[in-house]
Amino acid sequence: MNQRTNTRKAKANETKKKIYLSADKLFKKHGFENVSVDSIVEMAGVSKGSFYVHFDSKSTLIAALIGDFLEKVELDYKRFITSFPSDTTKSDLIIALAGKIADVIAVNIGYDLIKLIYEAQITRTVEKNPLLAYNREIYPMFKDILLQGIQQGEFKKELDVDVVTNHCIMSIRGLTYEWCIRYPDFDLRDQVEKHFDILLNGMKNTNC
Amino acid sequence: MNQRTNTRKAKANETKKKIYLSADKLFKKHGFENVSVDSIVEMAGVSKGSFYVHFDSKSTLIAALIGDFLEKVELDYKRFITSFPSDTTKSDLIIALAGKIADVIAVNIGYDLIKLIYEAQITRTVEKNPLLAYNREIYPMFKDILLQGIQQGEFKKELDVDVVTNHCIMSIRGLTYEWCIRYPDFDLRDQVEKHFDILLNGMKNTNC
DNA sequence: TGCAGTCATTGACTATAGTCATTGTAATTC
DNA sequence: GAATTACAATGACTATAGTCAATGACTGCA
Repeated sequence: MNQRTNTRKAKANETKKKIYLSADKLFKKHGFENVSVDSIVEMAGVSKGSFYVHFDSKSTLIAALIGDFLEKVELDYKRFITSFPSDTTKSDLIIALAGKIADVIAVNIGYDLIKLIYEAQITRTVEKNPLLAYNREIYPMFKDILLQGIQQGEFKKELDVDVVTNHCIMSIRGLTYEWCIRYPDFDLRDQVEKHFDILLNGMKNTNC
Repeated sequence: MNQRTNTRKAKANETKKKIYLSADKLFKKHGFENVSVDSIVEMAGVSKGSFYVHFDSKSTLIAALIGDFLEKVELDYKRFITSFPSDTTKSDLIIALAGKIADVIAVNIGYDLIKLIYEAQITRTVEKNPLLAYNREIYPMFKDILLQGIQQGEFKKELDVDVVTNHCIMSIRGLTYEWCIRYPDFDLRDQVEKHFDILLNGMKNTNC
């Protein structure tokens, strides 16, 4: 428990960091697809076995890198929402938030990274999923607006707020998947806004 | 152009068929994940190079197999729809169709296959995508019902039928992706029905 | 201080997808 | 029918992710 006790763990941590930083450098230089584990460990000056002590797989390392990246990119959605006039309808807020998220995905994060995340997510090579962590942050944003909208009578009072919040998030995720498989022939922001328009207003005629 | 002209192509075709059938047998026996290209060509009695003459990649072969499988599994959705009483609302028909599709996906096709398709789709290892072919068939089903609903005044007349049809399909695809990454903690049919309820009725209060 | 146990590290090894120069034979041209 | 061309087939080869038994340095205890 003294300094000596830490020596080994500190060295191990250093090894992990060396791998992480080398990978970061190489990925930035050549893209995720074009970097092998061998090249990473060579640059880090460690053995291949060491790599697999610190990371379960190449994907896990990539996921860690992406997770850290997302944290930096992540916008302050809360501030974005409160910047709207207080008389803005909750519907407009929902649309604005959804559109903003679509924008961050398509512009700030970008296609290559998002595709990689969605790929990793479905191939289940990752446990600590950076995407779910990312989405966890936007969940309360939607829930908050929806809850207020229900309480103020703008939205139907019989709605289960957790259910609709979930469906909002799933819509964005689903459309982002669609964007990944249709890129570049798919305007994510436009489609998200159209989808939320339907979710908000429905398709049925409302001639009471 | 005579018989002789066909000899080579016929033999080539036979080779392709041998590979295809061996793969089919092996995949059925061991699952898609646990069959190597080497084992396929060994069983087929051809060389590995030959495999890559006939199939661009392992995924392409799997996609071909899945495509053929889907064709067999594919339900007669048209018959399913016409089996409903003529006074059924179009909303109910939409919900029924969406639920039925979810059922076919979850029960008849099954998780392993669907996950494989969604994986292949996003990793872009496949061009002739079996999923899109599959979805192409359900597109006109939705469009037809939606069009009738609009004309009969059940749905809003300002709706662009192609746009909403697309969003219906994308919803199902998006929720299926969600199912893949959450399996088994996700009831696809239930979630699809809930989602379509929102799409049909909206979230806004309709006190005119 | 020396011994025993833990654990990070190693790199040769396996498994497997995909490539490519070479070969032989069917098809076409003259 | 001989010469040329096209193309299916071959299998050794490369690239690369992931494994594992062996090693040895560090820790904590007697």
